[in-house]
Amino acid sequence: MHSVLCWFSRDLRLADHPALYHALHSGLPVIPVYLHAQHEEAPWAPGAASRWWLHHSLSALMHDLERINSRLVIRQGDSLAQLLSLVRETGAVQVVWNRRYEPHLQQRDQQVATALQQYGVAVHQFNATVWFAPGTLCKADGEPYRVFTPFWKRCLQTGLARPCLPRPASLLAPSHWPDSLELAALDLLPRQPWDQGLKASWTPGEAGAWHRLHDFLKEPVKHYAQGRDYPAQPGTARLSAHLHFGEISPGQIHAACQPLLDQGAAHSGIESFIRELGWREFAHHILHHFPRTPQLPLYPKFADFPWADCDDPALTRWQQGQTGIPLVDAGMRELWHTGWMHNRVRMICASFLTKNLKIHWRCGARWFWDTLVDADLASNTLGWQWTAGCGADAAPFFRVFNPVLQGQRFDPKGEYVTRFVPELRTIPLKYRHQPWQYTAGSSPALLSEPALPPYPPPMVDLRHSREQVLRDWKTLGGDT
DNA sequence: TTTACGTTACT
DNA sequence: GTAACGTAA
Repeated sequence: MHSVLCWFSRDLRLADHPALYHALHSGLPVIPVYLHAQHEEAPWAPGAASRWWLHHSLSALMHDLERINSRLVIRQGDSLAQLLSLVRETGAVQVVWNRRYEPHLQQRDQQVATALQQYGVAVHQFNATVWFAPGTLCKADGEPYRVFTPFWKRCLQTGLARPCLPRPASLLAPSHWPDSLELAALDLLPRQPWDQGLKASWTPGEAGAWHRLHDFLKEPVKHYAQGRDYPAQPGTARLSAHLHFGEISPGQIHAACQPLLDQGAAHSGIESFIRELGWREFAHHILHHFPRTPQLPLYPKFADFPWADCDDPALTRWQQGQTGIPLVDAGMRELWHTGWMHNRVRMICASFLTKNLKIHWRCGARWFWDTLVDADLASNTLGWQWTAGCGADAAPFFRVFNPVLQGQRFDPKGEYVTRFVPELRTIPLKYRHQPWQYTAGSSPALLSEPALPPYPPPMVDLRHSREQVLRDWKTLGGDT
């Protein structure tokens, strides 16, 4: 019997899902499919934290599909081989999916589409992930934007409002369901129970995404322009992982914000918030036009910068949150325990690794890739190159964040650092972001409570390492 | 989406 | 002594 395969990947939702909507309106039975093909995603297959999220998001999707008279068929192996096999098993005449924009997956999808069409199956691909399909916005001279602000102006001019497709009330089921793996067979969950902190922090899935968004729009959005800078506060939406897995779309978020946008200046926080989604958009745009940036600097002159490699033992101390710099350690421990880090703290931790420790930004990007629940190739690459100074950044200066000043400014009560670095509780507030100033001249017994491990001294001198890297920077050539 | 330093003004 | 500001990097 004829049917349509709807291939899910990073669009794990039912509402505003163009491929599913298309399948539904074909009038044919719809077979939702998830294909697990980690080897095709290499070298950027999901890390451990991402796999945890993926498991729970798939679980939520399966549940949601069951409520509309459907199922999720799970398979593992080469995507094309699995799709062809499913086509033969089900008599499907169409395969539909929403595009992924990672360069190596776009290639794969193109090959899959071509092979399916040669086999006589119709293929339809859609955009469900970003406002503008990467590659569609260019400067007047035809070159891609490399600076965020003009790119974002162009996006705003072109328009962000999108009609959101409805959630299907029910799907037409096939007369026979093809075999499916159990979700557990994908082996996405950790074997060691290190996911307590993740469980306590997140609710993967479409419902969880909307819950987050509504909580955010109730109050924090009003103060977002400033509130987003204070990592101790719930000032951000924390939607990054939900967006990465496609549990909610930028268009849906924009539509949910429309009433606030219409109110204008009273809710200026909303514009800053939408602008942050613009950075996500920009990241996809940059990755599309510069597909080698996960590995190479956007501006080639940085290829020779004397960064240390990932075998540097200092990398381990940074990963473990044992650098002796409170704000950096708090961030790295927040990442390890919750699978997420506040964006300002990401910039500070990344600056510390690439500037003060002079370790290659790729080592940091890889660690974030393995530990973030929101690990996204486009956003992660852009963020790391931006902080390392070799990527898309309009600032005409070499930026070195000072984690002491940043702490005093954005965590003035030390709430964030003591939350994740409890050893600092006994340090007076005045020294909480620079405990080495306090310990100097005082007895070691005052350093920490007996029950807590000792807090290490700073692994580098902030001032000296800053001056050193600024000297290195000066030796780089002038243009791009 | 920054920092550090010099100048100035004021205590 | 130090806060506030302008400016270079």
